[in-house]
Amino acid sequence: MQGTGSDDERLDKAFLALADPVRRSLVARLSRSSATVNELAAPFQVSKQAISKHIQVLEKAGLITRSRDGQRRPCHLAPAALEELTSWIDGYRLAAEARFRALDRVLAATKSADHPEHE
Amino acid sequence: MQGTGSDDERLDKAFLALADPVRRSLVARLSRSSATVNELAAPFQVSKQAISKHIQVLEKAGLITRSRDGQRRPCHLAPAALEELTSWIDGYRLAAEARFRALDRVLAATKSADHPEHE
DNA sequence: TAAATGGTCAACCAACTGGTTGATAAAATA
DNA sequence: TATTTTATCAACCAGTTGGTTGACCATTTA
Repeated sequence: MQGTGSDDERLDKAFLALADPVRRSLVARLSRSSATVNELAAPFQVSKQAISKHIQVLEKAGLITRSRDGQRRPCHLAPAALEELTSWIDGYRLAAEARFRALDRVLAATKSADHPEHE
Repeated sequence: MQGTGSDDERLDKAFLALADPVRRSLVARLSRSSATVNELAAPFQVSKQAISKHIQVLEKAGLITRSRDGQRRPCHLAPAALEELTSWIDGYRLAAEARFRALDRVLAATKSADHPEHE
């Protein structure tokens, strides 16, 4: 349900893409509206080439798509790719939380056996 | 509500920690139960030292915690840290999706003005 | 056509990553 | 005490990352 490469490769690229404050800022900006490279580069101190590289990292990770508008190459956020990441994380987070809740219940049961509250 | 460092630094470390298939496997394994370094290293071909390094990356990212049990140092998943990541992603994902839905409504309205279905 | 604008390519560099091996610390066990 | 088990530290290496500058392509505009 996505571009080329194994699941692992896509997750590698996507998580790596988000492991940089500049690229996270680009994602945040693009969540408000699509934008060109120049527009995206404006708020940053680094060169336009550096932003162009960041954009390529995001694109290869599938987190953004690009279109053509004359000489401009607008960038658009790809929410489905973000959703893949939260799904991956949540699968394991929810499993761990369920396990901890089960442990809490056992501890509570043990404690109420030591110090019964009724009976 | 978390260890040292700015939000950016913590997100950097956490996303970078997940941008590696070995470390994601460790997270998956730890979502089932806590485990020691030896237990975590067993399924992999790489050296125990390499796994120890991966564990340190996860720990510095706040994704796992460690305890003492004699000479063992069991690792435990930290679901709250995972939740921080999904929250970050979902904030921007949901904003973008809402924007796209709004655009869809506009397009639908335009189309029904061109080709009115009733009246 | 000439010039300006939007964006990328290529080469280079310092810093970091993930892996290795060997030595070592620290706790359990003989 | 001597040995084994668990885990980490230190040094090193090849490959990658994020940044730079300068040249270049492609499109719009004068």
